[in-house]
Amino acid sequence: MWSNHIKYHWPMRTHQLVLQWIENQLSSGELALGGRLPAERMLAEQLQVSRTSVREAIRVLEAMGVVRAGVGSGPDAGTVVIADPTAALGSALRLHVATSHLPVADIVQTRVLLESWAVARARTDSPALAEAAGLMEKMEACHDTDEFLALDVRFHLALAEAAGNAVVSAMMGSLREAIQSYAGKLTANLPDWEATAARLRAEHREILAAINNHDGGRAAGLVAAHIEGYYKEAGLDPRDSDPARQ
Amino acid sequence: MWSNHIKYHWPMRTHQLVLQWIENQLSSGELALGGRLPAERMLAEQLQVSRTSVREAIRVLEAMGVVRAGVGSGPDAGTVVIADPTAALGSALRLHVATSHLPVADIVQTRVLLESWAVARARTDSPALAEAAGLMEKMEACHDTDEFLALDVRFHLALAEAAGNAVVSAMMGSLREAIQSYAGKLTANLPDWEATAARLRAEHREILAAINNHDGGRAAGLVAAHIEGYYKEAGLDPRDSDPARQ
DNA sequence: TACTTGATGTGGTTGGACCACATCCTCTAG
DNA sequence: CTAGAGGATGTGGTCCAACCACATCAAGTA
Repeated sequence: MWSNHIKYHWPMRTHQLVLQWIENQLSSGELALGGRLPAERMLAEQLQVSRTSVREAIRVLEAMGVVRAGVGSGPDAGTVVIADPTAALGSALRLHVATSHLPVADIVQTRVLLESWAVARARTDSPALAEAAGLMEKMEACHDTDEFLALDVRFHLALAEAAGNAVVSAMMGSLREAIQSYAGKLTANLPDWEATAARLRAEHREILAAINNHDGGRAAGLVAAHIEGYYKEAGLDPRDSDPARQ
Repeated sequence: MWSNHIKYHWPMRTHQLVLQWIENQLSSGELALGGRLPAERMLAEQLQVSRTSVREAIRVLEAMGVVRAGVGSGPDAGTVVIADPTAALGSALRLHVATSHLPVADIVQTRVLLESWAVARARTDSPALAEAAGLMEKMEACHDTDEFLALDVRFHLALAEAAGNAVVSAMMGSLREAIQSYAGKLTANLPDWEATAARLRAEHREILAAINNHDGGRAAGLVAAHIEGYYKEAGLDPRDSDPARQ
């Protein structure tokens, strides 16, 4: 019933007023993707608030992946509306993992849930699926660990996108980002990387084959085993919230 | 491989430096839940930055549901660490729905996915499940539409929590928040509210019965039908991003 | 014509000032 | 000795006036 961006009974903080104004502009369509906000000084004068408050609001929107601020002049300058839900969700999840309020095990479990669903619903004619196939090809010939892992991230994101649900895709990406450092550290625990990589490649082939075979149920099971197997082999310890901290 | 909060090659903005410092404090445990950040002026001097930059960082953390800022003196004053992942995810989703980048239909579909999974995994001895049962009892006797809807929100959140996955719970809550206004407007479209309410009550009973019967698969199917049925009856139109805007 | 050079406009950062508020401490009146 | 009034202190909230770095564009110059 309540909403954290609207305080009904006590005075709204100034930057929240700016936030609400911008959100209204977005909702009404007067501010669309790719559009530019008025300059900070102009917006401040227009709304009769200080530039400080405008900047605080913009900072929040930037953290939410809604705008991007660029200095100088020209096309890349000014504050423009973008759409990067993954950034917002990822940062938020990562911070809450840092406070030990969101267990890494729950994140992995959620990733399994979302990705299983996604591959079960993947459309075989999806461009994202074609991209996944291409990435898999690259991984066949790739023997550099870091590059392999980077390709692996993009492969799984492409799989998630193949279902055509933007929310699921964004959440998958954010989960990945939130445990990025964790997964990286886990890789160092693997006893034999080459053997693991070979297994991963084989499993990727099986997953794609199941999808192209229109066997969504089998694909989902394979993906779940693929992810859980990796974390299990690397020795996931849910109690440690962030092994990669400095 | 990239991360939006770490810019490797060009100078980091000052508020991001502050953000990183605070995140490190959180990760290392020096700053825990319920703990208080140094006063803005102190932190500014300590990190050798302006108070403005400190404030921008705190504003971001506040939007992420990581801290809460309170004026005055005493226990409620100062900037203290909280843990409200739902707020962050909810605001982010809502904003991106406003930009028409996240279709409402995808949000509903994701909600079905998460909630089905949650009830399938619900533990019958979970306190959240007991709470859900209590809420259902209240709804049996409730004939006020707004109150009924409020209870319904809490009922479904309790169901989601019964699976014991904090990430899934947070995401469920945020999805709810993001389409709150949308769902409210849809309710007005219903031809016969009393009839709908009666159906919802019956379905709630069936869902809880299936869970307590340890029939997770049936519970999941019932929940999916329950949610999809509601939106279908109210006439979900995925193209309209936010019917409740001013 | 080609290049230099300033004008312009953007966000980024800083220091200082003042406000409202809530608590705590001290001093005073009873 | 107690109870209350009133200031001291410290918190975030807000605003202002500068200055910087940067990128583009236009005018002036060789």
